[in-house]
Amino acid sequence: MRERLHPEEIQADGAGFLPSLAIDTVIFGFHEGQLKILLLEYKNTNWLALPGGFVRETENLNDAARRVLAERTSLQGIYLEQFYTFGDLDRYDPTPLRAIMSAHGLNYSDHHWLLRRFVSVGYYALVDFTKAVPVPDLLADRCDWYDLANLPPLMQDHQKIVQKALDTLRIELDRKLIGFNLLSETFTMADLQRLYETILGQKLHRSGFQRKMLSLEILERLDKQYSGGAHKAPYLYRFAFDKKPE
Amino acid sequence: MRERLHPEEIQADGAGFLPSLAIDTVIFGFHEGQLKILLLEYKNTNWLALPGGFVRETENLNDAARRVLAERTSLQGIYLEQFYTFGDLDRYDPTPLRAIMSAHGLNYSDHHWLLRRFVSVGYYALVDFTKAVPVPDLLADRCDWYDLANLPPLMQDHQKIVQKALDTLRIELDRKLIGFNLLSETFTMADLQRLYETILGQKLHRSGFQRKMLSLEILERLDKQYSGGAHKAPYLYRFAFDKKPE
DNA sequence: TATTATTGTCACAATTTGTTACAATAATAA
DNA sequence: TTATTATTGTAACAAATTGTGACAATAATA
Repeated sequence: MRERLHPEEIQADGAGFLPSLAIDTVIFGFHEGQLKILLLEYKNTNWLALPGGFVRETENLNDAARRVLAERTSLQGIYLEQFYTFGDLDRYDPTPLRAIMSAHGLNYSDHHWLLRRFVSVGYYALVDFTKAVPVPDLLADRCDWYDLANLPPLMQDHQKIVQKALDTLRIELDRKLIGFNLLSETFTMADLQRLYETILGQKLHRSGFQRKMLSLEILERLDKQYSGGAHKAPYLYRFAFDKKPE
Repeated sequence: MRERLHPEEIQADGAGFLPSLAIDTVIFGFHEGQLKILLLEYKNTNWLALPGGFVRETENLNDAARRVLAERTSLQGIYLEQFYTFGDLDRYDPTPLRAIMSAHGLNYSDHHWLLRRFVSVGYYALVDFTKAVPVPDLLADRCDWYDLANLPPLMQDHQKIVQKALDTLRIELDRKLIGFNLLSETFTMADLQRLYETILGQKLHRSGFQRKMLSLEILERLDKQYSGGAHKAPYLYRFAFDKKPE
């Protein structure tokens, strides 16, 4: 169970965290043929933002990202990759954050640590949509899935971060274990193909796709079969971690 | 001409720079069949380190990397890519740096900003070995090329950073304009092949390699030919920036 | 029991990659 | 001057991979 933080903790001057450095996570899910990401909605504003956080002084950078991911999804052991570090000056605009904090009744000077410039390390995570339980952070009142294909405007440079995450996802799709981590434990070949098509934004040939996936030798075919359609029942597959480690 | 910094500047408490954040650059060159990287050797110690630096408060992260690269090589407009951000706790070991500063007659408490924990953004650069003019930084007395195949021990986690840079280089070799940026303005197909073989650590077939490179349509064949060997003179090629932008 | 949609797999074509072969040629040796 | 040598540019063919369509199998529905 996650422990809710209290606004007082924001008032501390960043003690215990590395200054200047933040983490932003693009948390991908897949549901009903749509790629989705988790976004936070801030109280009394229209601002939407990527789940983020800061790095504790006694914490590895990658562990901080895992912590942020776990706090927002209630999930452990999720596929997580660092993909880029964003450090442009023009990403530093305290206006939205000041508005959000103001909506919480918090008014700080521009020297407050949260209103200073941050360099942000971007991570993307791949989660089973059906397993994640979105949890807002202490400044947000909602944490929900949004269709990647129809994103609302995001805070700061978060749109750019999402785009870069998606670019990375496409490039690494056939080099890493990306597809399988977005589906449930078992899935059909058609499920997998729909996912690949959605990520790549293009149709793939069914026959060649099946041949390619099976040739990777990381899929375990299960005896039992899905049923429910007016047609031949497809095999179910499970991703076999042990068969071909990355 | 680069302006030499004075040790007094180190004594300032990091004012003007983002705290906690550093940059390390793996600067690759290629000469006589060997991949090389630039290393700094610190005065009165045996420590070798990657060229690095810090990010000014009014400077883009990527610009800071470009600045570090320009300061060490005297070159502008070089191929430079961010590849990973290193933030493990165990990379923070002030012992070597304290020894180096002590060798300069500088003795600081553990609270000095240079002795605190840093998260470091890694960049790799590809430079024309014959054009770079290595320049030491203010704590080093030498800046020289070292064979990647025969590296001496490096400071902190710099060995790991180099390895990750090389891994990235290999993965991106046929996806980005990597090879061409390590050679002189003009080169033969054999030059290019030797470079690819060195980066990948394996032999390639001459015929297939030539066919592949020409099919990329980013090489411009020059009329004039190299001469000097007891055999047919090879064409010279030039990388054509405009033909197929990335 | 026939119809329908989808599945698993095969077969063949098209393309790409791996490999060998061979003529061309610039320097050197005879 | 001519033969030798090493390397180059390219063609030719083989092997492997990928693209594409076809077809029988089959689970629900009509």
